[in-house]
Amino acid sequence: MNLFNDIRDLVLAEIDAMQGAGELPAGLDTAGVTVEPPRDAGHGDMATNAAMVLAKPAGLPPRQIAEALAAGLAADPRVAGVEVAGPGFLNLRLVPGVWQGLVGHVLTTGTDFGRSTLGKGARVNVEFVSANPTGPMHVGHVRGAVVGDALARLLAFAGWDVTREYYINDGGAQVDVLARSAYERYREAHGQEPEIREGLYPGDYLIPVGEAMKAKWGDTLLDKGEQFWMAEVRDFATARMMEMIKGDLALLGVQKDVYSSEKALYGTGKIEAAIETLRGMDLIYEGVLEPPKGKTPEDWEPREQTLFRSTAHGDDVDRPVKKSDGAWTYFAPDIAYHYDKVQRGFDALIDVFGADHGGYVKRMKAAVSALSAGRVPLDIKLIQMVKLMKGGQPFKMSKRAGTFVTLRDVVEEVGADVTRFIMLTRKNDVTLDFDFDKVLEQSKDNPVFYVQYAHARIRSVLRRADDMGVAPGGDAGLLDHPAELQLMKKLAEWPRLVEIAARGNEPHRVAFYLYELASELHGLWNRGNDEPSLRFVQEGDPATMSAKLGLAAATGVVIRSGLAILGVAPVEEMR
RNA sequence: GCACCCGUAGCUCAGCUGGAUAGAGCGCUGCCCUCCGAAGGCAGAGGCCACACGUUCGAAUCGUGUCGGGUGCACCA
Repeated sequence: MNLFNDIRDLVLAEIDAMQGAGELPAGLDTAGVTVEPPRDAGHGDMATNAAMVLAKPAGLPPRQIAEALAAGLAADPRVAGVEVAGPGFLNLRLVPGVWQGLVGHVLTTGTDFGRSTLGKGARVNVEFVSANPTGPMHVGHVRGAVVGDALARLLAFAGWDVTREYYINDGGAQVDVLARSAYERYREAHGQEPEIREGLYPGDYLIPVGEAMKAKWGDTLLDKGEQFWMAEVRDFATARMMEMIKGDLALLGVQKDVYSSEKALYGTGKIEAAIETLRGMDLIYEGVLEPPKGKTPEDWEPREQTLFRSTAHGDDVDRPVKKSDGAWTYFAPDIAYHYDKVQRGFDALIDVFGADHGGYVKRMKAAVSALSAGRVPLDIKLIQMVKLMKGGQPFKMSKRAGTFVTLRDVVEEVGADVTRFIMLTRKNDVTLDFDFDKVLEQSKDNPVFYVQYAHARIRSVLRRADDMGVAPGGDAGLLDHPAELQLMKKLAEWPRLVEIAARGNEPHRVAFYLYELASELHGLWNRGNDEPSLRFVQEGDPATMSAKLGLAAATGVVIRSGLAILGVAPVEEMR
């Protein structure tokens, strides 16, 4: 139930009627007609631009159309008043019953209020995190994990069929390095001195892997050449790292539906098949790239390589899919992987990447565009850096200084709920300050606290009402104070907000909405100080009190619904 | 040199498919607890939406260019 869509339907019906009556020409495009909350509350409850959008194609002055529309709209029982303003806006005021009716609707629908069919069940694949399986997740991964997960929850709520996917980068040289590092820990487990040479992974987290290797292989791998154990140890260590990563993600409350392995693409002909498909489109050729302008690498020399003609799909230069020695570049399995996703029948793909991968966006989109014949859109969300702070001062994380911050460190320090909420208080393409002190601060400066506090207040008053034997859900028609109606109007925006956020793949909007909603609740709450009639608890008037509790409960429902999308648990009381 | 992202109040940031007098928090000033949690609320001051041109009834929003800041730029993932 989206009231804004309902009223838009009303406006469109009125336009139809005017066309039928010959007051407007037939065949007008009404796609641009919007109904939205006006920026200024003094302009009423909803505003539509219909008259201005139609003016030009209809060949009529906007105010004339507006006047005619206004007359028709005013006849609807939901409409309390219509006025033409400015260049041709129509400002609508709705009867209180519309808003009051919403309260009961929220209470009966529960946290499904706001659920949308916008996605029409289309299948969307959200790939996120996809860190190398060479160690625990660190803070740099947290934001991508949270944004990807919240985005998946948002799209599911808005009617998409969502698959959350993790692409395991286990096909490159870094997993060989992992195997060598683990092997040294294996030697260490046998009492030998490990040689953690430059370039190996020094982390302690590999010590238990070495122990496990000892338990599995005994001493049979000792003093053997790399070629003897590499393949097995690599698989073993990679599997252990993935277990660790899954554990880390679980700490954050992130679940994946599908894990896809890069390594599994090799030797199965999948890469070859994807490249051959492109070759069939004349998008693969042998050629020599120009050196990059401005900053030519010192060891640059012209080489003939196998190239993907990504420029045919919007990229700036063509991209190599094979190295000069004939091996695939990392891009080739990436193409095959995305081809695989297309073939699995997804209607849309979303990749959540770190901002340092900005250079791959165009080539990846080019590949998907080519391989799906333009059918499957690929949206790539680039996640900007998180700046770690403590008491207002930035601090650097560094492996050498021992201030290497892992995902686990962060979650254990501030909790998964706080971490998740804070990570969603910025657009994905803006850097985010994460201050370990501020995120735990209990003040309105801290959005997590502020929203949770609003929820706790609601629960608190409902508990108290329960003790008094009054249940929420009475006749909302008893609530006609402007301050109460204002809160209802905010609740009415929730379904609309969900659709806007889902359309743009922008989960952060949910966090901002919740802050605004909490602000309305706190505002109404405090007005009870000056005006006792606005308090939720009304001694001796159970009917009114029940109605007020209904409004409070409905607000709580929407807060919980929003928090669920963010993956944050609501609190029942502050402590 | 090229590509992508960012530039909005002193600070940190929202701002939808172009819409009316551009919003919030912090900080600053002044108010509000015999009253459901003041861990909160109300009010005030604070703006050339980086700059220029263009598109149009209308631009913070779209386009082009300039200036700042960040990131990435064959045979690493």
